[in-house]
Amino acid sequence: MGKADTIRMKDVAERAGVSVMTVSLVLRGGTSGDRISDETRRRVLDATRDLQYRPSALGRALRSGQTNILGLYAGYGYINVRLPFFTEIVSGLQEGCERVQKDLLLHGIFHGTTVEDIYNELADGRIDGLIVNIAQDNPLAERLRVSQLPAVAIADSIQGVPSVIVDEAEGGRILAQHLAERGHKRVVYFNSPLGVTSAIQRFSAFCSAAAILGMSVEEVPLHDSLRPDDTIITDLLGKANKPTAAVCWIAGTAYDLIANCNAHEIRIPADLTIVAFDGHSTPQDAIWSLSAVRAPWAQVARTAVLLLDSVLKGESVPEQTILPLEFIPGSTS
Amino acid sequence: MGKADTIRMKDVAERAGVSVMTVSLVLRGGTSGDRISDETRRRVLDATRDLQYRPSALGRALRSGQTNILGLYAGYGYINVRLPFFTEIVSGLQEGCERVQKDLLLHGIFHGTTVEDIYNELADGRIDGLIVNIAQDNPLAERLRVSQLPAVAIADSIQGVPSVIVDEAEGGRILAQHLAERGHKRVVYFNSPLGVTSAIQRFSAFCSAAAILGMSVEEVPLHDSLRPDDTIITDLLGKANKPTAAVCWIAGTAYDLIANCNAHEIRIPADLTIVAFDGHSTPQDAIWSLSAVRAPWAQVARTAVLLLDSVLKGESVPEQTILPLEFIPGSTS
DNA sequence: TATCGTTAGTTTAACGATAAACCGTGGTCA
DNA sequence: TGACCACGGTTTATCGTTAAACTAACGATA
Repeated sequence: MGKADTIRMKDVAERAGVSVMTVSLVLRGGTSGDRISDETRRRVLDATRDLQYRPSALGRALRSGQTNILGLYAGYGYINVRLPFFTEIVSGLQEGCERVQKDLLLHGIFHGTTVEDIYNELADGRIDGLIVNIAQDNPLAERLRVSQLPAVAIADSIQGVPSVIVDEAEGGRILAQHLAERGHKRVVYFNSPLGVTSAIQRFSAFCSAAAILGMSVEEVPLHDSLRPDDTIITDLLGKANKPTAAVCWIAGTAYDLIANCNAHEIRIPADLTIVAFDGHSTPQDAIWSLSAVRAPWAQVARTAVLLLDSVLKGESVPEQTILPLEFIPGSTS
Repeated sequence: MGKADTIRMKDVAERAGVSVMTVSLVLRGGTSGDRISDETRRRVLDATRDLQYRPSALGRALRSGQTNILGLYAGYGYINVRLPFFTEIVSGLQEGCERVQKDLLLHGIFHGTTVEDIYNELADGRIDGLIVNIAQDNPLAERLRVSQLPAVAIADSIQGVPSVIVDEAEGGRILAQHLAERGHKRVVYFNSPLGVTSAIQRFSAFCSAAAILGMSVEEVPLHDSLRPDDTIITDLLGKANKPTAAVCWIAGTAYDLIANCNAHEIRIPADLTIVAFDGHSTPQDAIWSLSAVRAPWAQVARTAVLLLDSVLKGESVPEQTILPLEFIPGSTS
């Protein structure tokens, strides 16, 4: 026995009466153990069990250059705005990690983290690769491109980095189709105030489809809060050519809009139909639910992990993986 | 310059014309850098910047025995049942980690992970300490007790391990008081089918308070699904001495109950008042919200991280930290 | 018999950093 | 003038593991 505290490979080696390297070869198993006799192997395994030895991930990682840990970096503020999104992502990442036998390191979901920080995190060897969810114009995007570091983007694609995204354009078409089928002619579209890639794609796809289907679209940009003004909806419905349906670029906006409608005794969907992008299931769905396009975020995340694993193995992967989304009809349309 | 690939401390040392140890002393800063002259320090820092050197977390961890990573282990199935709970926990952990300058390693949220797995995770030196959310009777609890490994339990306390929990008993009193103030005399209590510690505490505290306040309580145990039967509510309200309020041991149950009521044209809160334990805020709150006791899960998690940090520093911490919870009135009472 | 290839391991040298001990100077104090 | 100390670093010895090169013993092959 060595020190009282930690059991090292050395201790196992001594007990089994072999060299440390032999223990390493046996324990790593597979082809690495080919050159060890059954007798020796047994002695090593016995000693390992007797001493309750567990290999140090640190020593292993330092020597082999692989930590078997993947990192997640989510851009600023997301967690506040899109809680269900985040949960699904984490849940999918976990699932993927379980499959590829890696762990997940969370980092920088809150504001305190700068691009330098997260970049150091990756550069300091703690993680093998990174899953990122950031906007195209995030400085980190450029870093990831030029440094050729193993990374996969989710939800918002990054040029030059493998990205797993959803078919936002299809979402736009689906919603337009849904509204057209129900006879809507004039719709109002509450759009993101920022140039978020996904928001742009959603809007343009919806507009194209609406044009073909003969619907007119009025765009209303939101504030930073993503909340529609308190008076906007009454103003809109007071007009001569009032819209009969509202499209929200994100579910949270729809909830606020519905609250506004309730306050002004506007019935949904009788007076106003409401549909949205990026809906999600919640425990409250039993009572009441939003008609929305739903993206399979968990699947996106799971796919991203598998892709990142391939990248780490040196396999080549497609730059874009686009997953389909589905429309979940609710009680607002 | 050393190898083309990674920049090591050695490279910085060579460029600055000092020994590796000097670089180490300078970069660690604080008191460790006291014995270095300003001139040398400057040279080292310049070299560090010029080479864009970033210390290897691995080398550092191996030598110092500290990884600065905390692990989270959440017992089986929780993620399915209590999604908002999980999100708040992760969010609080992140906040805490940011404060103590550590990272968070997620592990074993899904079913694939055994007690051995998670124990190895801690034992293999990858993480410094563990935040756990498991039931008292989980085999891991015993492991943590006897091994004296740095760990802090959250939400469900573990004997012999520092635990951060909420004042469930107070929650029971708050709800009873709330109902009594509104004149309710007979209430039905939908309880957990399992012997979950928190569920037991909630029920017993509620009953004691109800007794003092002169309310009668009828307990209805749920199935594994935590859903009340479809007919149970009409049966209850059809009785002579019908209850005027329902208490749910967890928010999810309340949502199902409300859906049932809607289906049977039972108005809330006119025909039946509904309150619950362990509510949470959601984007939908703008429209409609549950009257419930809400536990500050994010704060619980944050506190747990700070506590774990203290444990790691060798400071002694209280075995139980109990945080207060608050009642959030909603539209169901 | 000299050479060669296997088998079943061992030895050496890292991976990148830090703890602990050590070592010239030059000044201070008795 | 010799002992002692502070200053400003350096040397040495690891932390626990693995890649790569090496070796002793032995049978086979030419």
